[in-house]
Amino acid sequence: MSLSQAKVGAPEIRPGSQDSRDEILKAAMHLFASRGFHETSMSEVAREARVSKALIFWHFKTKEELFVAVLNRLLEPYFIDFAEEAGALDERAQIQKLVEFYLLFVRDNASSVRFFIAQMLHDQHFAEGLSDQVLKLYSGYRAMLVELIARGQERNLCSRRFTAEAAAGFLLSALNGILIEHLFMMQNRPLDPESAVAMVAGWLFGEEIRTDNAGGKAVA
Amino acid sequence: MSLSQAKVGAPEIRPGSQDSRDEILKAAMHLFASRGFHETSMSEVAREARVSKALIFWHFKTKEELFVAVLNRLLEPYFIDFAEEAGALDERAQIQKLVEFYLLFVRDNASSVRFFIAQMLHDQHFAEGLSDQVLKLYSGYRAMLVELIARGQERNLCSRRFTAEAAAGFLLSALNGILIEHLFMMQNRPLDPESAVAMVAGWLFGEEIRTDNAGGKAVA
DNA sequence: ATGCCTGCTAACCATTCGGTCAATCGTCAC
DNA sequence: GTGACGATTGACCGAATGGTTAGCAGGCAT
Repeated sequence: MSLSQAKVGAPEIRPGSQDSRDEILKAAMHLFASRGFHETSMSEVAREARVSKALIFWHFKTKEELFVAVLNRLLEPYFIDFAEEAGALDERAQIQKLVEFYLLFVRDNASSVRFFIAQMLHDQHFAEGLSDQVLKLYSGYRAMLVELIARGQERNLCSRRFTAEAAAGFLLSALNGILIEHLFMMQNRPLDPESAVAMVAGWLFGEEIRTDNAGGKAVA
Repeated sequence: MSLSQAKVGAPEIRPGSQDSRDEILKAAMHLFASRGFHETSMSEVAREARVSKALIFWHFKTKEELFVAVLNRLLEPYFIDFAEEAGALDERAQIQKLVEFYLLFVRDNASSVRFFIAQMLHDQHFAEGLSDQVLKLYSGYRAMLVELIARGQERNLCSRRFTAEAAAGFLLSALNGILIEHLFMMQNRPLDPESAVAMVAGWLFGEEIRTDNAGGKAVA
């Protein structure tokens, strides 16, 4: 991106191999994510990275290898630990934090989330390895939810209408639904986590939420 | 192609232009939906349809035109009227029917639904026209939900914890979440609408559902 | 100096792509 | 018959693609 010279501010005295490799990755990341694999040519990547096409093939054997490298790079921010950060809270607050975390992450990484979902829906096998990584992440999040809800139910903090597994499954579905709705509507509405968390709380904890009288701020 | 004569089983007395056009569309439908636009070449379509490549360009001016024709064809089954079919039922039963309808449709048209979602996530603009059609369909369904819930709330059949709009939005998100989970897990689980409908009912109508004692059939 | 290895490039290659075109075949009208 | 016309084809085209190769600049050890 950034027309004209990108790094005029950061004087690149010595070329360095890692440097060029990184710029290739950045360019490829941008192009693959915004256009897709087949719609992006190596020449375009070379042009955007301001290197020769041959250099790309010197760093990465094939286009697929570059693609996989890009995928791994895009996946990095997904691996922050969403545990630990809320130890002293009770289950209810922890669940709300977890839900809020999910929504905030989606909001802040919308473009890469969109890219991954589109890619996984498109290429069923999809380099296989990546799909596994994503799935592992997903089921990890689910497991945390299940356990929190189960503990919450033991302490009578959560509704017991469903098993913890069923409740977590439904909750996760709702989150995913909010996610894709956000991906489609993107420019229209900004996805505010507050109302979604309120919905979830109302459902899971059986709370009463007034939306039709004074106090304003309807939950829509 | 096709060794020996191709259609010995179905006697094709006169070739007919509509016939070849249809086979081209069928072949393109299959290839576009399973591989995608850029990954499908006109030669492949020609081979699968057992016609010459030039004939495709006689029927359709460009590859894009063929693609749009395929999209419209794939979209046809989406336009059955999901109104009318449940007139005498009360709001609660109608909502359940509507939810069930959504889930059954998704289950039976999973591959084309997957294709549309992937396509719309991938090509932001996406031929513009199609996106509009899909959006109209979607908001039509949403409007029906909102009105049903509102009427249900008036008659005290539905929980009033949320506004009808908020409830419908959240419900729709849950359905969409179930949808994409189904698209990803596809081969693993078969998406049974029963349990999903039960979850929705529990949430929307405030029902108690026993899952942890006698009566069997856990809702998971 | 002389190799030598890393980083890098211009030019090239084979293949495939979307698309065109002149020519054919079959059928109906006259 | 013969022309007209819709349907159909093989052969072809320029552009673009993923990938290769020969070679060059320059630091660094001998």
